[in-house]
Amino acid sequence: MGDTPGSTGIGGEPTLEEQIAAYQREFQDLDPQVEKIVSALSRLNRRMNVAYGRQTAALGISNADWEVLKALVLSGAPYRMGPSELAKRLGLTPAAMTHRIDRMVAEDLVTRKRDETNRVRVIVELTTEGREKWLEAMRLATVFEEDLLQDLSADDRTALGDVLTRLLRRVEHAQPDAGGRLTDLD
Amino acid sequence: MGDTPGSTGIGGEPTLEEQIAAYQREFQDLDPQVEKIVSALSRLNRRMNVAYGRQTAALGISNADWEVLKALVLSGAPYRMGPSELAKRLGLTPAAMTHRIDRMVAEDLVTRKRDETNRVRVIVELTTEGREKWLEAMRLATVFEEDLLQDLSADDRTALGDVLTRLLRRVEHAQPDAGGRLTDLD
DNA sequence: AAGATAAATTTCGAAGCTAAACAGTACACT
DNA sequence: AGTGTACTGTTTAGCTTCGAAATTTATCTT
Repeated sequence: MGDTPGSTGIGGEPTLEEQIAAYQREFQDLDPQVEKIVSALSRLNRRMNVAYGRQTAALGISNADWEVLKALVLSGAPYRMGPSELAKRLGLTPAAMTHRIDRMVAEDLVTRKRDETNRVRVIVELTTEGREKWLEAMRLATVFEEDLLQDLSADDRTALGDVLTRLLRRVEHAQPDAGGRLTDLD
Repeated sequence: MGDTPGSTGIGGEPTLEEQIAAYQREFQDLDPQVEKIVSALSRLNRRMNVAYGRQTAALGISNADWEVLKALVLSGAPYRMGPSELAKRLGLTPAAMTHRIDRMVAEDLVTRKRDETNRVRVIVELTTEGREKWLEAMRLATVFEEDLLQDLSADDRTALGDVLTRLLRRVEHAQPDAGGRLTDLD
């Protein structure tokens, strides 16, 4: 089960090899090869999330903020979305999204205004400051990512990208989309 | 920056290719190859976390519970640890760990007793029910993991495992251990 | 016009965390 | 022995964020 759910492993964390050995002791039918991949994936992602978290924190925004900024930028051009759309996208309730937008408006990352063409709706729009924060975060991230992959040749990279997308397709197919909010950082 | 921090992307999530294209539009100097790897890693991990979360939920335990169970099992043999040790390992304060242990004692996943050889300390010990829950979770996880990797040959698997551990070594070296609790699931 | 439907917000409460103060114990040093 | 110091774990108080349910406002249907 790799690292399976929970754990941050910051203190006296065992090495990957130690951990796999321990799992094998405690759980007989464990494929070490599979476990190695899964555990490495988990650990890698945790370290990446920590790094990203530091970067956004350095920019003075929370991970929650980041999620919203990203969704808005990905929506393209005028960078506008409705709260319920955002809520669905991020996997939380409209109520929670209202609260989150409140905070982000206060931080001047987004604006909120009624949609005059359909006054039931609300338009959340990225501010220039919000967009700037996103850009800064991207700049920091690319540095980190290039650093992370520095040992891999171009061929290694394409190979890795292909394998990962293959796995991704598999898991997305198995688990179409059914939402579940699990405190992800992705 | 891949998905960088936050996001769950459950609703009308763009495909990986769409997302990379969008990022390139919004952020000129982006290496698509790097982005593909990083985004795939992020998405893959999110899906895995969702899957693991469902499994533990099906067993009636929370992700918080899971973290503690895992640490205790990894500690080996008598499955005992002190609260502060656990707190360090999981990256939270001793106070938070006290609360968490309270809950887990109520759920009969662990026991708490004073260490009579050194009455300052407290011993948190896995119950048989706690161990059983861990085993069940492992069983569920191995099924999922084998399913995830079904398209990969044995050679693919060793290659992937090697590349991932290489990346992991890189990031662990760069970011030795400095703790940061970022709501990870690993 | 009257409901039905939908979007967003408000209110209330729960979960989980941290910081700070506190209590109990062990150990070192005189 | 006695005292100071350090450390462990718990308690308390407060904060942040989220969810559920009720509420408001606007639109659509018939």
